[in-house]
Amino acid sequence: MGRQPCCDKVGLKKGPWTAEEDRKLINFILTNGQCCWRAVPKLAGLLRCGKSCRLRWTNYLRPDLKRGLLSDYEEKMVIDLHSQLGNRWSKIASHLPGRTDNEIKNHWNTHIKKKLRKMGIDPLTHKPLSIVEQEDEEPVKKLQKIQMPIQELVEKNLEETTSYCLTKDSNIKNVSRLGESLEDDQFMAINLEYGVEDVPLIDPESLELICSNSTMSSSTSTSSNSSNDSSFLKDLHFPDFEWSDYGNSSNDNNNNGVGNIIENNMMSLWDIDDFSSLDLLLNDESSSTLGLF
DNA sequence: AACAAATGCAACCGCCGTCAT
DNA sequence: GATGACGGCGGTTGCATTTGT
Repeated sequence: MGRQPCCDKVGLKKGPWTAEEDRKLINFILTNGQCCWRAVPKLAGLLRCGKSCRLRWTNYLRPDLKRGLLSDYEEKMVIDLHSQLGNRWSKIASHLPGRTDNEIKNHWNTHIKKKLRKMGIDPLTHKPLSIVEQEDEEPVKKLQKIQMPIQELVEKNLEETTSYCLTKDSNIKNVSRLGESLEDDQFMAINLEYGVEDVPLIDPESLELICSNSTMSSSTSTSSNSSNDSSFLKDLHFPDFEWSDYGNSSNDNNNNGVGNIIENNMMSLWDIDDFSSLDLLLNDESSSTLGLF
């Protein structure tokens, strides 16, 4: 005899969440905290399965979430972590406060993959595409063949984008915009030597990725639904919570992004149990900031 | 202006390890 | 120990929006 099923799957609602459902779920979590997801739908008066509630909360409603596009700094961290961890989105997300695995996964699939390909980097292996194509060759031959393409890549991207190459320090690292040549022949040998699992984690603070303002920023400056949606919660003006302006494209290029905030330890995240401010708002029916509720 | 294609993202699906029964 | 739900995860889908023709 095992546990009880999490929910009857009959009559459950699917699809996009409504503001009313969100309000019910938030109210419930505020009152009861995150406990047994199985019980949440019934107690909160929702026709959803517990799993759906958990996903909605963790991916969208949690007050400590950042909304909006990833900053350049975050994007660079994602790339670097992905080179070490692969598609372990939750692990990657754990290095980026306020970001969810789903969000990072989506961003990777829709933005970063394309950028890397444009730059001649294989997003799966983080190696130059020419290496991937010749994966079955002997390492020494690969080394001989890869140096020239990377040099060309560096020159090509010098003026317009961040360039990455393989180094002895990690799987992925920038190539200086000054176009300095690859420092030695070891970069490739090391990369071949390490598997994804073996490469030690790099301290994010030690990242030396250099990014130009053009390519990276332009692609992250597109306004989107998410930025509109983010205003849904952002507009609530939680008194104790400092909403970072990551979704504001106008700030992406002026060093007000998350990188600086993280580096300056200014990030103001809510403790998951500290909902007093949100609770106040939710219980204040007259609050004009709750128009969407 | 109308339509088609491409894009972005929230949500779902199914798998797996853990743990309650 | 066996069973089966829970919680977490990564892959995929569906649909609204944006862009191109």
